[in-house]
Amino acid sequence: MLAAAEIAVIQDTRRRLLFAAGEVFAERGFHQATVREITERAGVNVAAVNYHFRDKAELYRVVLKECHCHSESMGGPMPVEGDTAEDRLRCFVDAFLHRLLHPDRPAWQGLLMAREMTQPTDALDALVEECIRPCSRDLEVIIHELTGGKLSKDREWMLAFSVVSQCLFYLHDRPLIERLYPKLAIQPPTIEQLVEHIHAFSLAAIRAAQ
Amino acid sequence: MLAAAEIAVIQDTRRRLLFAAGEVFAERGFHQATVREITERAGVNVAAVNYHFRDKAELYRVVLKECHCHSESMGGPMPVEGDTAEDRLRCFVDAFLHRLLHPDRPAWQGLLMAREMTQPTDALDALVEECIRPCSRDLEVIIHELTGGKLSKDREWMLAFSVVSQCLFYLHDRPLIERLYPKLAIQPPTIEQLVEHIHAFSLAAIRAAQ
DNA sequence: ATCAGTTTCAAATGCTTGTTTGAAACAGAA
DNA sequence: TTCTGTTTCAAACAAGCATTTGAAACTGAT
Repeated sequence: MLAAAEIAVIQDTRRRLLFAAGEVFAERGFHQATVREITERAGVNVAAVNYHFRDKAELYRVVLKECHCHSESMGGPMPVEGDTAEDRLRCFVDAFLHRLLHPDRPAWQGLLMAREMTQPTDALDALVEECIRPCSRDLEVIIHELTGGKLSKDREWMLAFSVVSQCLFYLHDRPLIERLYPKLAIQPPTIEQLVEHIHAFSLAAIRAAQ
Repeated sequence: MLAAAEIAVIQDTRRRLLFAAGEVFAERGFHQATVREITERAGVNVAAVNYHFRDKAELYRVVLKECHCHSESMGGPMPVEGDTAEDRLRCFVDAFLHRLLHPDRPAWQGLLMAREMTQPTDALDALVEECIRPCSRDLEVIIHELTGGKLSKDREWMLAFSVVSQCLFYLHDRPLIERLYPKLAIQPPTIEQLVEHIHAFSLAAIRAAQ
């Protein structure tokens, strides 16, 4: 029987590998990342990758899964049954942006997601089905209510895309933002400010939709 | 003295290299792209890359430059001096979306841009200053007029971001869209439909901004 | 026909990569 | 201690890569 502390020691190199791998995969992407850089940064031997995980690909899969599980635990206030559609829209934007940009979330997790978006791997399919589609359904319901169900499905999708795209912009296009307005690189708007803006912007637009 | 046709023949392998390189770089990214695949697809010898260009990196630089120049020549109707701010906003969205999604534009050009967004190279800085910032200024002026100049610069930026982000979404997050709504992968909305939607959505939101 | 310059090519070179290996270090049990 | 299973490690391996090379093919001019 092993004490928790001893298990932690035993699995120390495994944990260090996972953390280092997250950083390096995010910085360089899967193919440009080398197991040598990962193991050096983790302070372990190269062979540790093949011992604790089967190979580089398996290491990546585990990193991505950890990333996803970790992001589940954060987010803004959950919507309540009795809330109005307006409030639930705000909750949605709030939760989504917190998921994407929360400072407690290691920066490399957002980068990994962005990479999956331009160079999709098999992991993206799983991510969409398990995590993104449920979120998407929530938003569809909200928009359906806000528009009184008078619009076609296609138009509802486009409204949903307009909401989501504003959030994703601050995750995916940060390099663009920082080059256009260097000031924002130093003093970025708070997540609360972004939520407030995107909620107001989208609500006005959805209300006007017909 | 050489006839134009003869020059074309002489530089044939160079042109074929550039075209094949554009495709392969976009499909695989710079590092995953191999000189061998590029030269095979172009039907020329491996050494041609080092003869016509110094190396793989120089080939990439030239491809990116060609891509940028080519995209300048297309776009929707230019705004006219006397147009209202509303019309100029539509022109902006139209021109921007055409630039990003025009079917005549080889698909790999959009992909290359998306790649620059998640893995910026030096080329991105040049691109922002030469092409994106001027466009951005146009939009700022339009928004300034639409809001009567009553908002802070920061709020004007956020409104501009909300407009631009909706356009970029269809360029950057296509893998997401196609997985969420497979129907849209087969029968995507026309650019005109997107312009109509984004213009209406944004205009209503900007008008409501205060 | 000969020549000089340009362009192509097959083969080889040297480097980096992911992965394997076999020995060594370590831990707990008998 | 001795034994057994686990974990680490330095070194080596095999494959893939960009790049080089030197000869061959081709071009237009002399």
